[in-house]
Amino acid sequence: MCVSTLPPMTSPLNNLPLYRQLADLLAKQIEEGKLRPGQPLPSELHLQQTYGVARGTVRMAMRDLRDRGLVVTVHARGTFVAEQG
Amino acid sequence: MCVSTLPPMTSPLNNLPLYRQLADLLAKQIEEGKLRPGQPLPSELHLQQTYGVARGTVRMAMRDLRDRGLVVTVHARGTFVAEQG
Amino acid sequence: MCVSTLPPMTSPLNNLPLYRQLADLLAKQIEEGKLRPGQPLPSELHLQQTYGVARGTVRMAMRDLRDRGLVVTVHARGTFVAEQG
Amino acid sequence: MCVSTLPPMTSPLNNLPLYRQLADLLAKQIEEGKLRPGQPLPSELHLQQTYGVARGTVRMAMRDLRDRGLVVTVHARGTFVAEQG
DNA sequence: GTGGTCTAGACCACA
DNA sequence: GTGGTCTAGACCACG
Repeated sequence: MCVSTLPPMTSPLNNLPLYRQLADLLAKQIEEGKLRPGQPLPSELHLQQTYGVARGTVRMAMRDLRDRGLVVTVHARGTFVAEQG
Repeated sequence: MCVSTLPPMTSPLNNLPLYRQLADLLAKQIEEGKLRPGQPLPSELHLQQTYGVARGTVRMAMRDLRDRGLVVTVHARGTFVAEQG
Repeated sequence: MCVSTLPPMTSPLNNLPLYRQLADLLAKQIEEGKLRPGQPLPSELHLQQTYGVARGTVRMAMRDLRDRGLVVTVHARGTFVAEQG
Repeated sequence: MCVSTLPPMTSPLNNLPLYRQLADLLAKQIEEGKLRPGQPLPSELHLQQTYGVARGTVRMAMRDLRDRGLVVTVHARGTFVAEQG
């Protein structure tokens, strides 16, 4: 309901779409090692609730991360940090 | 194709731009209480079709009303009559 | 976590599987006219929460009702009481 | 509203999602030369109405075609058959 | 109980 | 008047 629980954006470069902001936030966690290869990301439902966005927005972020090669998605299992991350 | 199907205006103010005529028309409905605080305005598409104007015209009218403080727009939800109407 | 919160069943038929109990309960509501032809059933999520059952249970109950010809399911729209109910 | 104006599927292999069926249909037209390089595809709105699907479905089909390298999309202009098609 | 597909329809950015 | 983003919430396939 709130537009975002995403960290306040202080940079002027943040006119990015919400899904991109979410993707970047998760990408950062992967690159920093907070999410490690093989480890599952939070579920789509969890991400929706955590960040207060719609599921479609979460899915767009996931697709973004897949396109960057950072994660792999397994149907009915979850989305995981890519091994060669 | 965007010739005004706006209700005939008998006032001499018709030299105003279309978007302004539309904004004034909606403002009048708000001020008269036909559209009440918290209530959604008709969608952009509906306004286009009802008044036979182009989408940009509707958007300019909405911007006008926002600037006057008469309505608030919520992304992906709609435009609503402001509470302090 | 899926222990039945279904309304207390006083009948001896409680040895039936949960999904069957739920299907019977909904079938009864249809036959009694509490749910009328063309009317949507509660959503899968609502039924899960209302009766404290898992999603698969709800889906099995829906399948059961479809097999009995009591409801029709329309993709992405919902499940509705069949017209010849 | 009808599920599809897509040609009746006689093959048993057609358990494909709707967006994929639409993408394949357009891909076929491109490969057969009915849509030529540089030429615009029908607009998303037109495709929605022609095939009776939701916009999201059309957009998924467009993404599919972009991923296959068959089309390129230009914001606010349209989607065009790729030149090296 | 996850991700996958689909509907319906809103406003936005751009030309 | 196009494509882009976003909401909300439905049912489906799979494990």
